[in-house]
Amino acid sequence: MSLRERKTAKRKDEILKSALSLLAEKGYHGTTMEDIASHLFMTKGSIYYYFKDKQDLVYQSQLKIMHRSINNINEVKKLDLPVTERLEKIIAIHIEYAVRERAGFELMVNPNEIFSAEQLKEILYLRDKYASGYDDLLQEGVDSGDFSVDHIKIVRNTLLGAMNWVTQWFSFEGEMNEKQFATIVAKYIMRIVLK
Amino acid sequence: MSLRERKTAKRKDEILKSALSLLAEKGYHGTTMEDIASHLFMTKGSIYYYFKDKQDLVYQSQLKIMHRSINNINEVKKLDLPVTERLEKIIAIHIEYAVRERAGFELMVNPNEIFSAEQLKEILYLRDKYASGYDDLLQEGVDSGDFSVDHIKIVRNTLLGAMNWVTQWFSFEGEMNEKQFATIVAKYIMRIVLK
Amino acid sequence: MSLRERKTAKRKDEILKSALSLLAEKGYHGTTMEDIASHLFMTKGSIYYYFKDKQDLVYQSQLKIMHRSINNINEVKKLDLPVTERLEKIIAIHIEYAVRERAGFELMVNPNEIFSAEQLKEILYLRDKYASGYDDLLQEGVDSGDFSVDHIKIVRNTLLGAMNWVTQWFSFEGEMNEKQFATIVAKYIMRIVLK
Amino acid sequence: MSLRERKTAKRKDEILKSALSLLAEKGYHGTTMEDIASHLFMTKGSIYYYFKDKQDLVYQSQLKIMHRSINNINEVKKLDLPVTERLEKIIAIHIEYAVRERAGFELMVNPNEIFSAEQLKEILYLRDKYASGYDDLLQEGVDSGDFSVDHIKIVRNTLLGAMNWVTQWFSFEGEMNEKQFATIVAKYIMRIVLK
DNA sequence: CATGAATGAGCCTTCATTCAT
DNA sequence: AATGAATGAAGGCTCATTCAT
Repeated sequence: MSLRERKTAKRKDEILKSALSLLAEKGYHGTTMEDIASHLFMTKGSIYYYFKDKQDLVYQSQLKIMHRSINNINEVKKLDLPVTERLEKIIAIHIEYAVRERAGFELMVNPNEIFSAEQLKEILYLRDKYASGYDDLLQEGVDSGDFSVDHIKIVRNTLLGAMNWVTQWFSFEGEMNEKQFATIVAKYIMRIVLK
Repeated sequence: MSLRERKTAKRKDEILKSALSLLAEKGYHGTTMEDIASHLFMTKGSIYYYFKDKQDLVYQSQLKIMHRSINNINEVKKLDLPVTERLEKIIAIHIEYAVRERAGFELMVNPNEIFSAEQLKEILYLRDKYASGYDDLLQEGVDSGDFSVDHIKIVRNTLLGAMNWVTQWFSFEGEMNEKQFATIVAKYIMRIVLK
Repeated sequence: MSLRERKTAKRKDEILKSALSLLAEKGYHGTTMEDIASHLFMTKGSIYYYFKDKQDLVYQSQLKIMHRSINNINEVKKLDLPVTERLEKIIAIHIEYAVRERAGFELMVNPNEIFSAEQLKEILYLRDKYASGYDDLLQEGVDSGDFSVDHIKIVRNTLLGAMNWVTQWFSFEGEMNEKQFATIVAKYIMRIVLK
Repeated sequence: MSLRERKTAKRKDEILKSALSLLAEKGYHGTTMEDIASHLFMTKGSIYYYFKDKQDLVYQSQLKIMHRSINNINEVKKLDLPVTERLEKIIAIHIEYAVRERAGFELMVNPNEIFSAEQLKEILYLRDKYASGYDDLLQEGVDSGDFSVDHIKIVRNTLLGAMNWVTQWFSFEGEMNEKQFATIVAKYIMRIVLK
């Protein structure tokens, strides 16, 4: 990658990060291109040098977040730890990330209305991939006798709900930092699956 | 109340119900007055006969849902049942209601951006009232030795997250009806607090 | 005229009077049917029993005012007084009426945009009739040697401007009543024509 | 000021000028943003690049006209001429300007309904400043024995009425140009104050 | 006669998007 | 690469008007 290309890639990433936080805060329709641009001291027009349109920008911001999440879960799955600890770890990471980046993972309610069919397919594929990371861990825990779960998908979604929702109520004002917070919440969420 | 008045009240209620479901699905900015109207085979203009503006409509729809929720929790709290059963019951009711009405309870991300100061005050007051209904039950369970909870507020929000999120993933296609579904999810969520 | 007819006529007149004052204050586009109705504790719909539409209502309100004005000037013209006194009298009457009824005589700027061709024709005809009342007096004064006026139409319009404008600045707060006020202003305006 | 900035300023001024003429003709409510835009072969949306909203546009157009008027009167007041000539001159300038720009000076009936409190304050302040320019000249003329005026404010408003009203009836069709017209009308208006 | 309710056209405003420079 | 300027589509809201009761 040339210097120029690297510079462009870096700029793109900055935009995505900024967009992510704004999107989480105000939703798709509530976030304007102007918002995203001015947040980075750019002009609206410049954004279009990096992204085809708003849909594209939001799509890529989703991809970014999901790839990172999938990476996270894959990393953790590989660790040589009891399944209980691995699940708790990934839950804590998810929460910490959500809170720090202020990015509601799937807060983009009803992606059907936003994305093109093709984009939607990829998004749903990645969501599923991420979700099945949890499913695998849950199944493993059930098999090992550590977890008591009869409805893997229901439980997985319940876990994700409890995790994703934190962006709605976590406040930095408290005496806790994000890491401590994530650890505590993860502990409670784990109870859902533990025997 | 005269016949006319009752009819008007009913119409208002229909609009609120329709709005609620659309708002939960597409968010504040994603839901247009046109959407709400055409969903009821009305015209945009008619809505303004019943509500001052969009803000007012959304505000009242929030009030409606929150009053009903607060009623629900108060009813259940009065029941002569062990605290464990009472909490589980209210969780199940919340979920069933959320799923049936397709209304995300607090899905209005960042109400600060939507409501007036005065409206916001009332909304937050009611939110708090509903939340403290859970807090009371949690405290009671802790005192009675049934629950093991060290961070009441964190746990309460975690519960609410798991509950509210169901609107994002529950699908009627499954073989379960809403009641069965709610019962199952409530059981899992209860594990967060049980000793 | 039957009792019913007289009642209807009276109601029509009340509406016209109320409309006149609102129109003078807020202009054609600034005055809504709702304004006019609620000012009389009626509902919008009722107005349509008495008038075909807003245009008609405003048209008739203009006719009313202009007929009355033309009557006034004709009455005064007939009086057995020197032309100077007759002109001063009609000017004072115009001003007093304008101020009391809060009706800007021709404040309906650009009637072309409001009225139909036919209505416009009548309006302009009456305006002209009223104006030529002044022209006659001016000519008479010139002939009698009382007035010194070389441009009758220009002077007539200048007079009317000074008169009509009073609705913009007369305030009841002052220590004068409308009659005294009209008398004083008329005196000054008369200087425009006096030798 | 850069070229760009000058261009922008010029564009803004064009819009103001166009708006002024339309507002004088059709009033605030009767003039649409579409009107103003299409008059300049622009689109509605473009106007919003230069002005925050309609209120802002109209407010600035008023400021423009009033600042210019106040400048005019101040210039004339400084001239080394008898007070009679100075007053006649400013009246003629006012009329000529009103007619040429087709801008009714204070034709914005009831500004209270249009402007914000803050805007209103400034507008009224400037109105007053302009008016007191006339008051000063009137007082000076009284003191010098040239004018015969017992009610300065009433006379000032009467003068302004006669002047402002010209936009309602001056027609280019005549054989006179604006300058000649203004001179003649000013002469007649002067009679109001002359001894 | 009066009114509650509904409608649709029109206006103000926002915003994603484009494009010349 | 960046930006100032312009555009057009869409959304919120108002209001004249209609009509069944």
